[in-house]
Amino acid sequence: VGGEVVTARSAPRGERRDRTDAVRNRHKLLDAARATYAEFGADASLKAVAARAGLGVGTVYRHFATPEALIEAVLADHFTELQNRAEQLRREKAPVDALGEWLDEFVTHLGEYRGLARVAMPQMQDPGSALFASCHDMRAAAGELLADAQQRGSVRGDVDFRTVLMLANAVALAAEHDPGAATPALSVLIDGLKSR
Amino acid sequence: VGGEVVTARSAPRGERRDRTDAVRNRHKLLDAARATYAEFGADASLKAVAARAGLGVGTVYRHFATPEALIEAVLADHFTELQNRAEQLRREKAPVDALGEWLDEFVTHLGEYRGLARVAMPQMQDPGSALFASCHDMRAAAGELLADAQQRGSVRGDVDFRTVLMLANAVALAAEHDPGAATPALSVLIDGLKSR
DNA sequence: ACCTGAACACCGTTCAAGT
DNA sequence: ACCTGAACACCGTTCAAGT
Repeated sequence: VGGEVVTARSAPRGERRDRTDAVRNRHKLLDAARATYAEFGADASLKAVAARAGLGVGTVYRHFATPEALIEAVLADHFTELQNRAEQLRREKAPVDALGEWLDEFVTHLGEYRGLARVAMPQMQDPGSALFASCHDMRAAAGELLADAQQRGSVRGDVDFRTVLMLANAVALAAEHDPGAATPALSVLIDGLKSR
Repeated sequence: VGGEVVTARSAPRGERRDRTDAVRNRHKLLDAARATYAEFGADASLKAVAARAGLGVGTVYRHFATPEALIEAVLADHFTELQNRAEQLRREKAPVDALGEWLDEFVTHLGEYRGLARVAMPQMQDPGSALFASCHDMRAAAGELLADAQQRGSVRGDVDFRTVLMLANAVALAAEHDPGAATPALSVLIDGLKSR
């Protein structure tokens, strides 16, 4: 990263222009991605995103080497927001209620674009993926909600957050084909977490 | 169907040969499909199935107009077996245990081929699909396990079988990326179903 | 240094020609 | 009547040429 700074400092006009263009294009691409996902679903082609952004396909591939990388970049904002929500809910509500409410919002976020839950799931479960790394802080923050509830004895101690998140992810995916199913499914999930 | 019988009866040698060849090919294709799914996953192309069967692509499309139709045909046997298992478990076990055991087996069946749960899910949830119709009897038989448990008061009365099956489907899908997660997830699911 | 888009390799599907 | 496979339309990705 240090090298880049030096390059920018000592660069001639044209090169500098390129760098700010590149930054601008990155934003253009993210906006275009959101619009394209909204219209065609999260499995839209990078070609479609390029067309929407008014840029060449090559430019998309330069900034986001794979469709997954673009998904990850778009989801980063959502993960930050969900992390904040977890911290906020921890202050405001009793642990079990906070966890239940957070899971509900998590499912809602994964439902923003058609196909998003489907596309995100494999990466969400793969510790080696960029997306997995990208949601680390969110996972940690929400994981504390579970830990709190378990310490209080209101949630059974033999489940880990990985399982909980995976089930929520699965509910989001099922809700994609049947939106009305999310609420009853989450109700069963949260009841299953509670101690007896 | 009556017309077909007449055709077969009054048909010349060549035509009859064609009909028995067609039946033979259908079986060849189903065998090839199972082998191809086992090797490449349930989202294998019809081209790959044709190659494995030693038949032209067109023949596959003649027998199974879409990839979904082929999946449906392959799953039909599984659905029959799962229906029988539901009836058997109903005789042998207490309602909640029977339901739990059946869900476990359902998840196992959907895990037979990589990608099977993913491919089957949308159709499983679409009442208009051929696959949905094809698993009607299975759904009815397993639905009685739930009804029994609810009548006994051991399972909460406010969930319908659609939600239960959807969750099991979701667990199967999640298990695809993380096989070890199926058991703890099912444990949470079944606990969530129980009355308190 | 960055961007473009034609070119490439590949996919699923169709349908004219053959048996 | 059924089967074949070349032909078609389309996809995601790369990379030589341009600015």
